[in-house]
Amino acid sequence: MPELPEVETTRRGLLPHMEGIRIVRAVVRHRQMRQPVPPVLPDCLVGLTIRTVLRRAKYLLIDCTTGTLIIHLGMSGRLWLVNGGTAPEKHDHFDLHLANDKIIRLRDPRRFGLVLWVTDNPFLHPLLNRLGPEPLSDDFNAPYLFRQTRSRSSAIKIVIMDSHLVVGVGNIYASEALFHAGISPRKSARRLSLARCAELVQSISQVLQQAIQAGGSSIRDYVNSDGMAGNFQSQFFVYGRAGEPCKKCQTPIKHLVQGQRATYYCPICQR
DNA sequence: CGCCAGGCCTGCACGC
DNA sequence: TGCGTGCAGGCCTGGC
Repeated sequence: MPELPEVETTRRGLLPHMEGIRIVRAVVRHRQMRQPVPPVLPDCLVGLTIRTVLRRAKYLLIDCTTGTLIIHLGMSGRLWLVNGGTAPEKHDHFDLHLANDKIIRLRDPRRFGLVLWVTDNPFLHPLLNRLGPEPLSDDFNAPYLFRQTRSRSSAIKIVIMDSHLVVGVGNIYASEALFHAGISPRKSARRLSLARCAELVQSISQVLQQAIQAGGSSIRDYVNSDGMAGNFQSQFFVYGRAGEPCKKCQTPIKHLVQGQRATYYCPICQR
């Protein structure tokens, strides 16, 4: 499911239903995730008040009075709001019951997701403390990308998906951003000029912001916090469009595999 | 049946 | 030697 726009859409949708609300009950139905759900959960959550919900990379940080619940949605996770009393289904592994009679429910068939509880600064957690800058922040800029790519001989598509360089650029938006920047996904990262780094930074930022505005992309099962699908998939220029005409030049879109992931690009518009 | 899927960590091999 | 980099594998289920 989720890349940064989908996680951010989820966060924004959930926030008004969670901010300042007390947790009255929490349920763990399946502990085997990317890491085991820690034994202190769910009991440590009962009675806590949610201060706010933050996002770092694709991690959701539910900031509570005595600690932070960290949730990652992996490949197939979704977190959404259901009314109290709604029965859980097969892959509904985790519930937060709130004092407003809402349930925040995590469903994740593949269980590549994550539920953690930390009582100190969540940004210092080993999974978070070595992450690169947020792609929508000023810290992700052309000089930074230029500097960081000088020693990287691998393909630029692989490099922008490295969360230690920049977070939140997943497989869909990597292809889309490279298309809009006119850069071949196969181009060696170290061979990008500063000017092209600037174009790429701009494209990444723009495509992510547009996807957030459209409520994320739904290509299999993503839904937002209200259970509604996103719309951005209709604005894809290359992702999933192998063989279809390029929306700019009509040349058939090509498909290749990089780092065991599918890449889509236009062989004419991207060099 | 085999293959594919929106993520991301780990461990190994390699070269400077 | 030690570090960064590059790459394969693994975690799971479901749909085609």
